[in-house]
Amino acid sequence: MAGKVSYWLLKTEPDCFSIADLKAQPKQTTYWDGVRNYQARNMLRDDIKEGDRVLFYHSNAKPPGVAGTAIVVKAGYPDFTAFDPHDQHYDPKSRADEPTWYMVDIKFESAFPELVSLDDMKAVKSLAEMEVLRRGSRLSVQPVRKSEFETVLKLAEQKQKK
DNA sequence: GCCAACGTTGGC
DNA sequence: GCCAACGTTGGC
Repeated sequence: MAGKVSYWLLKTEPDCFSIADLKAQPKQTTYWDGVRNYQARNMLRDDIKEGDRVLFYHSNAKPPGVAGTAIVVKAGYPDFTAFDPHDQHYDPKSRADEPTWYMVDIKFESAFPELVSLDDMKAVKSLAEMEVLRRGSRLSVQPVRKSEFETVLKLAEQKQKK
């Protein structure tokens, strides 16, 4: 049964993990680990489903913006990196029998020929409500409206033509 | 590198 | 349970 597709924005620092890195993964798939924020955790655990679409956002980049898209291939499951004392994202409070943190698996879908920058998005009125455009927005997992997702794809196409 | 915004921590 | 201090995020 195919449920309703939802749309999300996932932030990553490209110096750490970029759209090119995702594309280079075995099966072009990775687990989205290291989210240590409860609001984001709730979405990873409860709301993000297989088949959902993802805007892949490069933060702390020059310039920041959406670099491509991905598809969720596995819904929320415990983030096992929290259990590993040697892992950068280790959290002793999260136990295997009662995990605090969750993650999903995503698969590469597309890399935009040209980044749809934050400035590009700010210039579009119909994107004004997007969480990522909010001043001080720090959530690394954000819900996106279908219309917003499609508008960003359209912007990517338009940039390609220019 | 600066700093505003925000989440978390910990003393009380 | 308040709130000041602190750490982190992320655009600029």
